[in-house]
Amino acid sequence: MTAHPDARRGSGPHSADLLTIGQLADRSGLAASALRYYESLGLIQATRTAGGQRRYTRGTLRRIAFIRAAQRVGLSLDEARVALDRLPERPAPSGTEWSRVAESWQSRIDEQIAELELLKRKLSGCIGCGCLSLTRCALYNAGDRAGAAGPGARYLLTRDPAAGPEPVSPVADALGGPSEGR
Amino acid sequence: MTAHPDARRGSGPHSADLLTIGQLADRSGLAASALRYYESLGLIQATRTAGGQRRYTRGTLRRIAFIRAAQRVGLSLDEARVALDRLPERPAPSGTEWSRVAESWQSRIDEQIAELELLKRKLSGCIGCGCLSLTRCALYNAGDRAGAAGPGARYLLTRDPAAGPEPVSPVADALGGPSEGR
DNA sequence: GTGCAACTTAAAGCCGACTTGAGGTCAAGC
DNA sequence: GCTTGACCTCAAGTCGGCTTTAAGTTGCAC
Repeated sequence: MTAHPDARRGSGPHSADLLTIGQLADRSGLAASALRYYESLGLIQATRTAGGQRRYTRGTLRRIAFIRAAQRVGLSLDEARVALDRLPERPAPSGTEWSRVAESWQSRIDEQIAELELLKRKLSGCIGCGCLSLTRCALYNAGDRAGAAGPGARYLLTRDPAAGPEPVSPVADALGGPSEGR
Repeated sequence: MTAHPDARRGSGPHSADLLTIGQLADRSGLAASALRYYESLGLIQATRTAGGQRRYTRGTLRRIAFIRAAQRVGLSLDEARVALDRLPERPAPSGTEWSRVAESWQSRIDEQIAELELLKRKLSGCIGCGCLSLTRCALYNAGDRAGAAGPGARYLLTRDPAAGPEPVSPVADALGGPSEGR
């Protein structure tokens, strides 16, 4: 990135409706290197010019938006790829299909929110009051097994052991992944 | 890690109120290696036996709970260290002191929740409806920054800082229809 | 006093998501 | 046809947060 603001590649040279990697970078907000990386992971594809340069269809922007949203929801790029693979690419995903995915993400977001709210309660109940009782404090006794879950936050405080249905596998399986494992 | 459940080191041998690294590991849920790593970062300390083995006071558990909560809130270990350094260690932090910190975290948590809720709305408004309109879709045009904070949330949709008049419309045009090129 | 689990250190490895660098090629505007 | 910026590949580096490995030492029960 870091192109001069007025060097709008987006409207510049190059052919009609195929985007160069630089244009795609500008428009998606990702670095060109990231786009190549995504391609190496099979997240996006490009056709090539005779000279070997990448050209992207505009639909790629949609895929990228999807990927970024997936990350935002807490999926890894690999999980995002799996989710993308389940969407028809050729006939362009229908609203229903997007909806199905979006819906599973909703619940994932809800989980995250719930977890944060739990943490909030714990904080005011434990740290907040200064007790941090070793025998009773939820912060200690959360029973946290803390799998390496999200990218950013590796170990969770975890939810209450009594809080019902176990850790719940990631959205991946809400997306229908039969495989799973991880 | 993963000691047999009944080999409770926690109640085993060793001296009265100092914990060995194994005991601390069991009780905190962290691996011993992680505890050594934390020590190397200055997050926790230990006294040593004549033979050089670490012994921890129980207060260390509190520090660890603090650290884990900090991570959960989205702080790095380094930030956690800074926060810890601001708390008196010798006279044991008072409730007020914990509260002050906890309070700042509350708002941080609130921010994260707000962000997630925003994402949720965006998802149902954009992906959910299947539009993903490039000119209008909030997923593309979102202006939220918030840094790589959340547990699961590393990269946000969007980048685009202040930038003001936002001349660089992210992904404009194209794709007005689901059909799109090709 | 011996046996053995639990401990010690330093250095290296790993994962995810990229970025950076080196060395070279393409394509478009003049 | 030349220049120049955008592009190419492949390998290696980065960062945070740990874990693993190797080789050696401690400490407690018996």
